[in-house]
Amino acid sequence: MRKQPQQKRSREMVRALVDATGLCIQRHGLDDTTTARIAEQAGVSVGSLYQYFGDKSALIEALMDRLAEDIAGGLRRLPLMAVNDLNEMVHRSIRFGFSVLRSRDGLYLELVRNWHRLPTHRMVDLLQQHFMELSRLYFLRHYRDYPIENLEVRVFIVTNSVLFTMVRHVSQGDVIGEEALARELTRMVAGYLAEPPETAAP
Amino acid sequence: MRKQPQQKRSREMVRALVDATGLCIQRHGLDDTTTARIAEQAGVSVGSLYQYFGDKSALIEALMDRLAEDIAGGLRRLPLMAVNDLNEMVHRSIRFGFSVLRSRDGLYLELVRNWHRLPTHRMVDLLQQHFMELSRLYFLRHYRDYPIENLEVRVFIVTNSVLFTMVRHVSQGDVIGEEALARELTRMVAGYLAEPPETAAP
DNA sequence: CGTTAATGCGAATATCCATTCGCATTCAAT
DNA sequence: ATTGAATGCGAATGGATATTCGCATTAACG
Repeated sequence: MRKQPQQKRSREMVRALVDATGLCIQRHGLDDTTTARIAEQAGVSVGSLYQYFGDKSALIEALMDRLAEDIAGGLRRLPLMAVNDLNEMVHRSIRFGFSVLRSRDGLYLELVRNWHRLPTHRMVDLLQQHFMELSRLYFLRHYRDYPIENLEVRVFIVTNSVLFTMVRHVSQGDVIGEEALARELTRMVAGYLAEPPETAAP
Repeated sequence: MRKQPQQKRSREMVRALVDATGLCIQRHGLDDTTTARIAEQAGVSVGSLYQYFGDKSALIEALMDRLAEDIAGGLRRLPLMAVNDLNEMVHRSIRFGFSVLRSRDGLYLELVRNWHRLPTHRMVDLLQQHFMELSRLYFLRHYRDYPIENLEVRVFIVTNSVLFTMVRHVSQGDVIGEEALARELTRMVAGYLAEPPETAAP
């Protein structure tokens, strides 16, 4: 941020600008989200925008940061540790994922469609991190006997598989139905996570 | 295509332009692939480009079409039907996928990084279709006894999972190692595909 | 050859947007 | 109320790039 807003008026403007960025992206798509439009939507002028954000991408990063915190919060709020059945735990996580993706009137969908030219990596990495942590705890508690060996790899695969299958599903006509998809995804993931480390023939 | 090339000279030019488009994307990235650069690379002028391609995106679509045919061809050339072990079959497919992604000096990587603003859907759908067809044949031949119920859903999940896990892996530093990733992906996919339709408790 | 249609050229044009800058307005402290 | 700092403005600027158009060159055919 180029300058710290000191007065109440300007703090509100910064807030309004980030809000407006989200709104514009959601309503007009990332391509048509211009500085002019953002400013107009926020009810301020373009010039003011540049008082507090070095450039347009700084604005978008601010938006992404806010969203990332949102997701992390929601994830933490799910009481997943208490769920004994692995299948059920995975299923709940996946359903949470779908609900996030559909929230905010398509904002997430538009962001996801444009993941590569956004600081999405930050967000994906963050999610991955959270899932990693969560999995570690979960397996420590529920699978004391044979702790999964290559949890890192497995969580990497599972997170990406689920994320992008969901994305593909949502960003095109859902020919399959969310219910079935969630169920089958859960079966694949839970089945894989529960597999013993190596299948070395005796 | 705006006009059909009638003379040999112009047919070669069209070819050269598509080649040049691929080269530019691969060398300079999609963002810096300008009509000027493409024309220069092809050794023709910008004006000539517009003789045969309505606009820049038409050129890129032509490139994508060519690549799609390439992949389809390679896929057909793999003798997967003969492989009895499901695990092995999946593993070979995945390794083929990696090899495609790495081929053409990073062209595919650049395209993949920018999938959303390209007619990539065409390509992904095509791939999915091919895998669907392939799976149907494979399971018909090898699993006569209980044919997989919801093959559509499973193939959808599996294709997307594998594709995008590979993409994520390749488009960032591979902290994991391709070998391990291919092995684990295979385990997840083969395990899931071989699962019986429903796990209704007796 | 000579004529016509096809092809090729690339400087000039058109468009779109991020970013700036000089001036106007509002705030806060005295 | 006065004043200096903070904030706000938005027309003007600049840069990038897709696309066009009038003229030059080349192929095809008699």
